[in-house]
Amino acid sequence: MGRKKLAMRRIENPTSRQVTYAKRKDGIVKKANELSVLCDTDVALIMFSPTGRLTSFASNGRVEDIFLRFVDRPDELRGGPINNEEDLEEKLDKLNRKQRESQEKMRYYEPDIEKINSVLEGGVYQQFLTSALQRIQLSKAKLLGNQLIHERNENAEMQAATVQMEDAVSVTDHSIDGNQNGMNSMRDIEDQNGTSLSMGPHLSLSFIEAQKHFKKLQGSELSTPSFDNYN
Amino acid sequence: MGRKKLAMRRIENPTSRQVTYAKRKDGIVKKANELSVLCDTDVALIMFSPTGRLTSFASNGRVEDIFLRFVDRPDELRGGPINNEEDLEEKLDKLNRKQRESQEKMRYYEPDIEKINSVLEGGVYQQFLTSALQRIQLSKAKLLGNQLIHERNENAEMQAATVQMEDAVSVTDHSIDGNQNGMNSMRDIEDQNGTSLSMGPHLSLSFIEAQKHFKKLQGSELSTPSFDNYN
DNA sequence: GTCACTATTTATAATAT
DNA sequence: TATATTATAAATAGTGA
Repeated sequence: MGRKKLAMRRIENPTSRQVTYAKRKDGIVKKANELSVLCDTDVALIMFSPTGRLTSFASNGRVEDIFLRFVDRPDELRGGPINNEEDLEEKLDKLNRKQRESQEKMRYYEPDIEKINSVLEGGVYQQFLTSALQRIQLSKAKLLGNQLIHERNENAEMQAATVQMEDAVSVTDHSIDGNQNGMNSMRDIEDQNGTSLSMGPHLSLSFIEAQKHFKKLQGSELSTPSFDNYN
Repeated sequence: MGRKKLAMRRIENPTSRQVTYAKRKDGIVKKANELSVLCDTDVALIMFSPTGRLTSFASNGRVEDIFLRFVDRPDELRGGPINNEEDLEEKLDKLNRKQRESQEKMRYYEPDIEKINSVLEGGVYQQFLTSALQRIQLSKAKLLGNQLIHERNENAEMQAATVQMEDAVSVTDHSIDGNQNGMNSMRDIEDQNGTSLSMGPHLSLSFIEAQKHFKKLQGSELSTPSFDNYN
């Protein structure tokens, strides 16, 4: 649109390029917002100007949340209760399959070393990741039904235990005063490419039953997770 | 655009909503691609349909990379050599300030526990994060000039040491055969909200000088990091 | 549900200020 | 160089097969 049809290639004139960026940036942010409002969906957008300036948009205000949702959302463990062992085993099978697929997706991911160019970037990202890891472990613990045996506190949310992510499957509960979370150590496994993989444990009945502390497993419900990738 | 002007609110009819989503999804992906091509920039887009289907786009093919770039890109440590101690101290000051700001940005981030609803999601994300952490630590080590004292190996890339992220600032080198990386343990600090913060160490001359193994510090160059946030 | 059509609205390239 | 205007291209809401 505009007086002339623009060829779909890099605009060589730096000024024009910046001007076009500015206009189209506004346009796409508007589009993203409209999409999220009209269709009531999560949308996240990250872009950098030709001069490196960052612009971001997230329908719910947090790119991080949507990125997290991007990583994977299998849904298999949501919903109603699990009735019997067959049900559970089937669900776990499905989860494990999904996990392998997702692993495939992530396995070869390697933050481009050339793009992590400052100590600060490393520090900030690490902070984010570490925090996220904690929450995830908390979530895992909750999912596996790791409730404090004694519900002495009403605000139980932040007091669930953490799950050890060691190869050896073990779970420790930490009853914690106030708002503290336990943080566990991690160890990594090397694959043939020197890429570290640290998956949660393979899910199996025996694993779950090993968790003596767990009182009940939360429910399961099927869904059809799939995705488009325009790359 | 269209026969009527659409009110900017959620489309209540589920079918219309889905149809509109489908059309606009294509539109915005096209826009994102055009923006990245015309202006030669990084663009990432994540969205979910009303039924939960994921669509993503990244100009360079990896949302992860662009997300990483989103987290922070201070640039202060890039570029040319540092000439003297004053220079360095000034740079570190700037970095530390930036780090606090970024911390502010990340501090309150808490992956919505309601949105981490499966063990799988936790596992996959954890895998991603752990891998990323490793790379970041590697990058940090490289940045701080942590080269192997004896360059016995040519493929030094994957053999840099890791940086301990403990409160007590300490650095350990791990000379490693083949492709292995050392993985260090982590410990977290609790803030008043129970949110875990695990920053890299505060940067200071004394810290840096404490790193006996480091041979030289890499350069610094100013930039004007800033960003728009449409939220 | 999915495709094509097209009347309209919207975005924007070039231009003017 | 930044902002406003306008002619034109592009996106899409409603429609029908």
